[in-house]
Amino acid sequence: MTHSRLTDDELLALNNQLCFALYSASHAMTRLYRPMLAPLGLTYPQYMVMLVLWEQDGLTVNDIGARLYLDSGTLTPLLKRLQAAGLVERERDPGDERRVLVRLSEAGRQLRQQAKAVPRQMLAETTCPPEQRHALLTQITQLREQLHAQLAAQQQ
Amino acid sequence: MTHSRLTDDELLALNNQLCFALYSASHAMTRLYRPMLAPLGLTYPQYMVMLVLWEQDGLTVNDIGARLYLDSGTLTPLLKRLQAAGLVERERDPGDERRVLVRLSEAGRQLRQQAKAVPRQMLAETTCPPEQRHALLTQITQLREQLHAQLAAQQQ
DNA sequence: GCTATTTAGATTGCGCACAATTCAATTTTC
DNA sequence: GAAAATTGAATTGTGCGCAATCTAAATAGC
Repeated sequence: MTHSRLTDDELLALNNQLCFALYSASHAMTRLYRPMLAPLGLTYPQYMVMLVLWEQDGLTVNDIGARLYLDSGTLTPLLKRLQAAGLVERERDPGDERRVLVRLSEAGRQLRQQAKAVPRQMLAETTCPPEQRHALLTQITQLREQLHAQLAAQQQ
Repeated sequence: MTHSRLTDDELLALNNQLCFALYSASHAMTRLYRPMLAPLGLTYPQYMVMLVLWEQDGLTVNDIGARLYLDSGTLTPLLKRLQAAGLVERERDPGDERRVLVRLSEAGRQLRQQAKAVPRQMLAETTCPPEQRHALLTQITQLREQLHAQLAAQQQ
């Protein structure tokens, strides 16, 4: 394997593609989370929304979407399921009736205590050393920002 | 930001989580692919299946699933859509009637010529230097293998 | 103040993911 | 060689993602 220029044929190989690496690693991650989140009654995307609300409560649907890069078509039904599970409450902003404020219920706030164990449990399951893990986190985050910049440029 | 031990509270922050970095980067990638694949009439998962078949034709559903880490519940309807689009043919293996062999149609084979331009176009859109891109590919692939090993260990 | 535009969510429709189940074909075991 | 176990796809049901459209509310322009 080399760093040098690859031919178009080589670039077409699945395992030379960064996108497939991200795709397959991301799905493997959520599969590993599944049994850990099941006791909390959460799917991985629902867990992400809870993470956002635990960091800052009382956000609008748009606010949550901005942090997770998701739109209302995804979030509205997901939030309704979280509401049905008794973890969040949703109500129109009295000051601007177009907005819907999403707030943690008492049960939603309390779930945080259980959830706090999850990330460390994940760390224990992946033997990745802390520095490498941190470097990877930084690089992938940087790549994501690049991709979003490119996507934003495409819109205009 | 430090490499040292983080508290449980810090670990719970969205942007300290490798999983969210992978998740959001992966989705950003497929969004960037979307307008490139639309002229080929493919979604990103369909493109992945075509990549597999362009590497090796005449695989079973399971073979494709093993390469992409997907199961028949995902692949069967996806393959039916590729068949409806005239890109693949599906037929039972005469030697073992439980298996379904998936083969490229002539149109499916020819689509490869158009698809060959896609990876390089992607490279052009992300300004990531080749060595860094390759290092990232290697590390993420390694992480994926680790996660799959962990998942396999959980099964037994 | 009245229309025109913009904005925030919700809805609809389609395409993945994946667990769980079903069914048929094959292989194993005795 | 017949019953039991295994294997490979397909099916069913639930939950994302996201484009496109719709509705209602807020704001801008005149």
